Amino acid sequence: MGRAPCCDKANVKRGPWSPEEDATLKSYLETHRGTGGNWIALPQKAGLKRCGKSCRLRWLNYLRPDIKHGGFTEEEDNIICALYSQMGSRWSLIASQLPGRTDNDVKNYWNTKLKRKILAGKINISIRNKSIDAPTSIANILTSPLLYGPKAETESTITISDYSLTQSSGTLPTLSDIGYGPFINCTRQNLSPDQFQFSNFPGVMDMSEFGATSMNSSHIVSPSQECIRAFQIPLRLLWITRVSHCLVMVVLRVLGC
DNA sequence: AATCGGTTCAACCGCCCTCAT
DNA sequence: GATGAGGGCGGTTGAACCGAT
Repeated sequence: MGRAPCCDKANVKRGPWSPEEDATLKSYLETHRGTGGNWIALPQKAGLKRCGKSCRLRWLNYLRPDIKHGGFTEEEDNIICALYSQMGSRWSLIASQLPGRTDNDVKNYWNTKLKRKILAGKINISIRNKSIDAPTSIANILTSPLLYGPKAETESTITISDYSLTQSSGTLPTLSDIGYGPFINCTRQNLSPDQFQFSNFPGVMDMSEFGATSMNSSHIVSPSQECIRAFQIPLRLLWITRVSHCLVMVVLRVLGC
């Protein structure tokens, strides 16, 4: 036996919200600076014949002032694909990495458009210049407590630079710089070039095989820029492998495998 | 103009989790 | 520890919309 319903369904209005109801709810929440900690009691206080949960949903998904509707960018597509490949349908978590997007929006977008785009081969998770247009998203990913462990120490020092896959000089973008897929908890810390540090590489490789100096079980520090360059080819290969893996995972999930 | 099938997306349902008692 | 209320979330539904015929 399930739990009792949160409201008397016979006496609450259902279906689409009218502009008047929207205005009432918005006005109440703005006047009282929130729900007062209780959505269930809100409809009665606000004079709405709606279920408290319905009010909550309407506010969170539609009336909130910082909501964006539609117009998903390619960048957002990529982030959604990558996160979906990694964590599946954790829509609220995925939405939390996309400022102004709601879980419902992301879910609908995925189910109606993105899935098809992927199957049609129109989506390609790629790196390009300024691949991270939303540094805060990456910071959020890195510090997301549920999936990525404790708050990353590097949160305030994440630096975003211009990278491209064909970049021939300078340091290799780490997988976290790309910000996609299984690599997003591989952090590049804001250290000087000769202290380039990788941390928490997700289990697939022993960096020491590339000549790195092991600092401890979870950190590897290359002592020089030369060492960093030594990482470039294997890391690029790894990156390409991982991106391919990521895409395959997305497709498999889409196909329900 | 009418019908039909596909798409979109707001809203609902029901379960799980957390927290207060 | 048990219980119940409220919040949060993912899955699903169905009305509205749109383009094709």
